[in-house]
Amino acid sequence: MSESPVSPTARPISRDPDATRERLLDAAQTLVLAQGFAGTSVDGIVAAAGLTKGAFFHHFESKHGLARALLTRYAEQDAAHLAQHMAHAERLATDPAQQLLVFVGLFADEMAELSAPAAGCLYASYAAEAGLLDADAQRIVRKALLGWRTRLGAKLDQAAARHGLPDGVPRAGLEDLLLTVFEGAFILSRVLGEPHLVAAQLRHVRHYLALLFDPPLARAAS
Amino acid sequence: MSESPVSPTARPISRDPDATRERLLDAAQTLVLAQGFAGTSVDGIVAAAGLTKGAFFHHFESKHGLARALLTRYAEQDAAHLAQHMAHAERLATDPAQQLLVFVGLFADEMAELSAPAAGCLYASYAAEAGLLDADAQRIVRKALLGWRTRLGAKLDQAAARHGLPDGVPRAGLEDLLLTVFEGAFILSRVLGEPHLVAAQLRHVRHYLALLFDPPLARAAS
Amino acid sequence: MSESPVSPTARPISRDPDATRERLLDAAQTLVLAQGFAGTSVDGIVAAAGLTKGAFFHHFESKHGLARALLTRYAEQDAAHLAQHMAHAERLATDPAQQLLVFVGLFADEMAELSAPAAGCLYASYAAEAGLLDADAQRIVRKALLGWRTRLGAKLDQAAARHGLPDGVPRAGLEDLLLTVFEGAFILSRVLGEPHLVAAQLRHVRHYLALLFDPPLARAAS
Amino acid sequence: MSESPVSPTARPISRDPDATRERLLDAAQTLVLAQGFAGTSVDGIVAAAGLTKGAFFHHFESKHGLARALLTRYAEQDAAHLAQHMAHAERLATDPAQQLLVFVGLFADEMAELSAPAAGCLYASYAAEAGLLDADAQRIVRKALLGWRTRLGAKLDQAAARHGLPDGVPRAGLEDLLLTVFEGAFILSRVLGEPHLVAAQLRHVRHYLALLFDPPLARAAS
DNA sequence: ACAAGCGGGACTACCCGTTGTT
DNA sequence: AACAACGGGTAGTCCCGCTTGT
Repeated sequence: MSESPVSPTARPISRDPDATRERLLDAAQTLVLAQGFAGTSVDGIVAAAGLTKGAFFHHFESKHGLARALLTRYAEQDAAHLAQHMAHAERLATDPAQQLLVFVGLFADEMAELSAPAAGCLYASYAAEAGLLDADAQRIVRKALLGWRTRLGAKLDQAAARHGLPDGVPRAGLEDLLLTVFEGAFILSRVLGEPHLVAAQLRHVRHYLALLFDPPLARAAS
Repeated sequence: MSESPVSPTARPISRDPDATRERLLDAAQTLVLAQGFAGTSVDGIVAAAGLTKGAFFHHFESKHGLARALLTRYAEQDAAHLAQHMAHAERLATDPAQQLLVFVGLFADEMAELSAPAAGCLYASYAAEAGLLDADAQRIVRKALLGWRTRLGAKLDQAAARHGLPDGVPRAGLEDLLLTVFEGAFILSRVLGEPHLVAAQLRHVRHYLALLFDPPLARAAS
Repeated sequence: MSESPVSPTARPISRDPDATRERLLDAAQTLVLAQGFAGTSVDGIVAAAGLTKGAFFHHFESKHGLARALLTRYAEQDAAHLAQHMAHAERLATDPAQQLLVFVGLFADEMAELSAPAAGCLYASYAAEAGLLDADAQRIVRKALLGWRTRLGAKLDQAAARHGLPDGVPRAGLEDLLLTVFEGAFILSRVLGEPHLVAAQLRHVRHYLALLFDPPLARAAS
Repeated sequence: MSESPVSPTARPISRDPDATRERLLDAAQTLVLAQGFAGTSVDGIVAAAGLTKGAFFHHFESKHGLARALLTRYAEQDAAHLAQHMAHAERLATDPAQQLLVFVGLFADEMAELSAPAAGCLYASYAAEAGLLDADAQRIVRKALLGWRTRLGAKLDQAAARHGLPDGVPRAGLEDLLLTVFEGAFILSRVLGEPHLVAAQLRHVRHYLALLFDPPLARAAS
């Protein structure tokens, strides 16, 4: 206390707290997708965002708080993305089975346009370090995955009600298949450096659904 | 750490270097699958293995060296696992398409017996922190994934040569589907806490293959 | 800190600057007595006072400034307390020696009513971290202690002039004894959790003074 | 992980862990007595000890662990100090009351030789920041204070059994008076910069005891 | 082969103080 | 007068890996 510290040369600061927060989240997301959560330092995040640690800990109570905010934002964007494609599919087709095929196709087309492997999925990042994060984070991711299951399950039920499912088709778990393939394909795509791998895998999902609901459909749809 | 230092003449517990190395790898694998690589400390690994850092750095030149050894061992075990199930399938069936279905079924049955979600896959752990690890690690994982592609690709070619594939079936990427679903299903299974999810997803893969090679096959096989 | 930012139009709660300053000092005093000066953060003070740092640095130029203000206010209150009890004693008795005994007795009675150990004394807090604080703080505390010495020394001189002191009685330092016992008893009282310890020790001081000035007095006074 | 950190230039290190630990404790004690616990940084301690933080956290699990070790060592030395003076007094005198006077006198003589104010007492440092430290620390200090009470209480009982106490003498709390005055006098001594203040206050304690047990004794003893 | 003391650096979290705004 | 965003630095903690010793 007896030594008086030199007064810091506080420069003028951006006066848009929401934008600052978003910049921090953007920087964090890029780094976490590339290096994982534990592998990403707060210093790295603030450097990428062009800010300081003071700003970081003003906006997030801790690094875990950032993780929760990151997952929350990602889950919201993801749910909106899902809803958007689903709404689009429901405009393009009337039959539930057809809507499903269009829905998957929209994702496949989106992935087909990538020229580099996608950055990855935060849900997978979470899963890879689940033992490190708290129960709140788990809840956020779990709720997001269940959102896919619910939405697709409802559509599958509609389709099955209209078309029936052939005997012996395992209905159970079918609503999880798209997300499963998405997550797995992201991993293969990144490791192998093949940006089109995701689209190719999604097309198999679509083809499978086509075969299930109406074998002749499959040929026409591809 | 030692506020009450233990007796300085503590003798090493084991004098079997290979066993010590394996214990370290086992402890490391458990922790890395749960927390990721960056989230796992050398201190934590040696504590879990009941050893000290001296032992760790005697067996591995660095934490990177451990990562390479871990991935190498995992890839070897995985390749052996694949080869074992494939050999089993080739004994149980003669037709290549049937062999494929049996092969996938063996994995599904294996996964169906789990009473807790699988610990995860080191390939996914790698992918989640790829930006942190070196090129050697990437090579090991890439080679492992290509091993699946090659092995399944060959079998798919045999099956297609025998049965043909219907027009419009996207042959491309079909050899990656099993691994894709495996990786994705591990993620969903862990996040949702549903141990049987993996088996359910693999059964869809099997069903898809059955539909592709011979629609009537599908009904009998399920 | 604000993951869900509150409405930006939050109005200041109070517009009474003196009251705000007192609230800050009150909060600071409580915390400093419990945790020391270095152990008390500005953030903690403003949180306890229900204010923000902006308010703090409006009223105090720095944390050092707060320390000076805190000690100054405490010393003033303490001097007033001393003067009040001395005036009271001088009304209750006419003989200087009797006045001294009453004076100490008033403090003892005050301390006897505590049901929990006293919060402590800022002079002791200062002494415990003297190496951290600046010369101004030292001057404030020193002046406060010398105030006790001067006031009691004068009264002791009056009493000695009237009654004499027996041979061999060490007059030196006698004026410091009350404050010494006060400070020491606060410490023991807090550590041992015995609220009545302070009063018991002060009664010994009073008894000692009684024995010094007139041994027969002692029996009557207790 | 991809950037390999430069190998640290580890210099040869002292291979006497106990001596290292003592050096850390010595440095810490000096600093804590001067600046308090919260005001003393680990960096400051290791700098004063000529070591690094790696060494610090090898020997102490945390800064709180250091505090416990510091208080424990201090309490042990203090108890030994007490026992030594008591044994000395018991050799020099046979009457319990006389032993008490000698005992206090030995401490007073010790304090009289100081040419600068004593560094202070860790018990007082603890009390000044009690709200910051854990229950273990409180137990250590409490036990130390109770040791004084027990030891002096026993001797006072012996003396009272031999000599009796005059009517109206408050026996309660008498065993705490010496420690009380010690603690309080340290504080005054430091703030006022008067090294002999402690001895002067202790002599009053001795005189008080002499008056209590035998008024004529007091004149002879001084 | 393994244990342990220790160096030096990086991490998260928090500090105090300043600025612009209301 | 009081608030919130933010800068820059330091706090305690833990990290990896080197070295010496057994």
